[in-house]
Amino acid sequence: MSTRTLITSALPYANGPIHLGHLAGAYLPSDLYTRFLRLKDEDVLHICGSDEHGVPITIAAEKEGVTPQQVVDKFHARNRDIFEKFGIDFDYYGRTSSETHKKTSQDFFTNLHDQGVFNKKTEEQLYDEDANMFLPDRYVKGTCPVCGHPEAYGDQCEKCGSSLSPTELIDPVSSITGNKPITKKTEHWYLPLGNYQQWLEEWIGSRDNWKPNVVGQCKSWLNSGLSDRAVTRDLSWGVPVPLSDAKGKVLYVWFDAPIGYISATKEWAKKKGQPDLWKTYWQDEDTRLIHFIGKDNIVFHCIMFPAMLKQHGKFVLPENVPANEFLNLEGKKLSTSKGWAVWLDEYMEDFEPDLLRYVLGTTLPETKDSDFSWKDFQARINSELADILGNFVYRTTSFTQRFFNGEVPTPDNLGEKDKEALAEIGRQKEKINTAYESFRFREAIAETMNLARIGNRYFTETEPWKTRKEHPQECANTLYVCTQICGALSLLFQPVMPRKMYTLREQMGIPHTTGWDQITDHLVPAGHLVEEQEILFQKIEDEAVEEQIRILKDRAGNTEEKESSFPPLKNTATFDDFMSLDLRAGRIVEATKVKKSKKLIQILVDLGFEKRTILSGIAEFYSPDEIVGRSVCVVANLAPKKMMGIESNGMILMAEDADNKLHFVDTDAEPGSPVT
RNA sequence: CGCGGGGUGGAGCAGCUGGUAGCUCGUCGGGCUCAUAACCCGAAGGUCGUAGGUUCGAAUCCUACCCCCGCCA
Repeated sequence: MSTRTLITSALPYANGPIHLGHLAGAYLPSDLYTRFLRLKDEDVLHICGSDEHGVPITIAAEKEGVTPQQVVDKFHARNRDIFEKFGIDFDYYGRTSSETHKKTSQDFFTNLHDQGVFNKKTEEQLYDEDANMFLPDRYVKGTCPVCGHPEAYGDQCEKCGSSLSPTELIDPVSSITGNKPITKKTEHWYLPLGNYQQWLEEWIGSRDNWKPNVVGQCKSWLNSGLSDRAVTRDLSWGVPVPLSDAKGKVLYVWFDAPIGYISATKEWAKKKGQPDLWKTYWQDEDTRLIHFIGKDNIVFHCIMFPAMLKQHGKFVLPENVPANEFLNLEGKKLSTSKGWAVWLDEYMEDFEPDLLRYVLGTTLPETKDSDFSWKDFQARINSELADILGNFVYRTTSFTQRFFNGEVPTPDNLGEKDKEALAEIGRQKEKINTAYESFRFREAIAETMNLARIGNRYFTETEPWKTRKEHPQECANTLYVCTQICGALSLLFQPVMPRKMYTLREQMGIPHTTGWDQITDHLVPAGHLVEEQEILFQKIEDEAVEEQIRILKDRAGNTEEKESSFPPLKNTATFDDFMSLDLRAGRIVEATKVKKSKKLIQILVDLGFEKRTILSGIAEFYSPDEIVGRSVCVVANLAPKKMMGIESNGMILMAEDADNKLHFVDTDAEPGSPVT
């Protein structure tokens, strides 16, 4: 009863590189599942590709002074390559700017249009005359008509949460040019989702094994009622609407993007030389269609796309949509614009893919948001991969090397513990199987690692280093059993760490074509030669992860706006400590830039009773001219200090904000007045 | 009343179709020496956010409240 499975991974948007959040949300789970099914020798096709339409791409293109096509070309190639390097096993990585996709999505639109499902409506929309375009909701800002928040977006006010339409905004402004947009009439085609409400409720209600978070989200959408959604836009970049009265209009991205799964499958089939093969995967009822996505995509994959497929009539509907929640990084949410992310290409410069695959796999946000931290990364590599798994394999194989000449010993007269340990292979295999089939990958990985723990306990309990002398057969039995466990691990961990397990199988002489069914308690025959081992997992030093954290924080610090990151308070100072400082009001009478210094300004301060020279490191923020005449507070009894050859006699008090920008501490007291 | 997620031993989590609170890491004590200072055993540590309710019995169901976190992946 072999089944056929079509797996799709969310199409990454082609205006940026892939980071850990993407991986944890969709690509690692889809890949684990794909590899698991392949290991079971099932018919499985894994499809992905670039989502290349939409306004953000046109804007990015404009900013960089290139065409949208150039933007997407760059990221399409980059992301495709990095996925491959990381070992994400797509059968085909398509793109929505391809000819196939254009035709496929236009055909899809035409099909629905011919069935008369769309409503055509004329509406007033905001138009930016300078940019020469209608403004998407998100690109209009203005004052919220409900709460008066001045920074509300065209679709929603983030302050009060009201759902808005751009024309409701008071004093709307185009985010693209900053202009005040005009209103202009335009026509669009709408998909009346409300017509599918009842069917969707029944269909979703009848789904088995959907994750609670996914069902919950769908229900909340359904409860609030589905309304018409425009499927066309006034834009130049996208799939042209295939109608004579739709000049200058393109399909809205959420309409064409999921069709990208279909067009990519078509291209895969064509490349394979069987152009009709895509139909088997999309139109044969025996196919299980599984969409792997992040939670932000649930509405498209569980409501809109199924409605489209259902209406079209010829396609299978998703069997499951195991959407993940989000991954945080070091306790904070990922933000590409703030630089708070770990990009995959960056990661790959320093570490192997399998390490991240394992760590991320054990932390997948399957039921709720989860956190990735470098410290945790290190801990899991060191204490699980190296100490539990790697060390178990190593102690087994090196023992075999040393005392059995590398030959797997022949078992005989197995004892209770031996049999019990062998039985665990089958038990764990079954647990792992169930977990994978239920999309509980974290559990699958934990149970796999547990087999290595079982192996370690068994090894220690049977004490082969002792039995070697008095009871050689018992010792042989132990090593035989341990070898079987290692062999099973090399396959059970295959979906998670394909490269490492490949190496392990090489070392153990297990054929790479070995499948799930051949994972038994006698996988590695007695007499089999085990090669000289190298350590499978090196530990990661503190410095290596500290370096990563530093990189991350540095980058975030550079791009981040003032995140309320106040420095911690210093140690308590006594009253006397404080009184030992002599603070005075002063006025700047002269200021000149110190030559060759980036930061220093030489300042002559009037303290009433005298004028003195003070050097201040503020040149990055103030020019000498603009500070002359300013009132300042001065530390007047500070020991003199020479900098850049000039003696400074005190300090000007400055407040440093989160952006490291300095501000004067003002006073309107007469120069010389003590500050206490 | 915007939407969604969550509050379980020091940390990270599981359990949540109700029946004596589990896992990994960390800590402490012990064992072992084949092994990547590793592995194995044991112990300490939790009024399961708060207050009510349903029930013979609730971390698990209901109600109210408090607090965190997301809402261009």
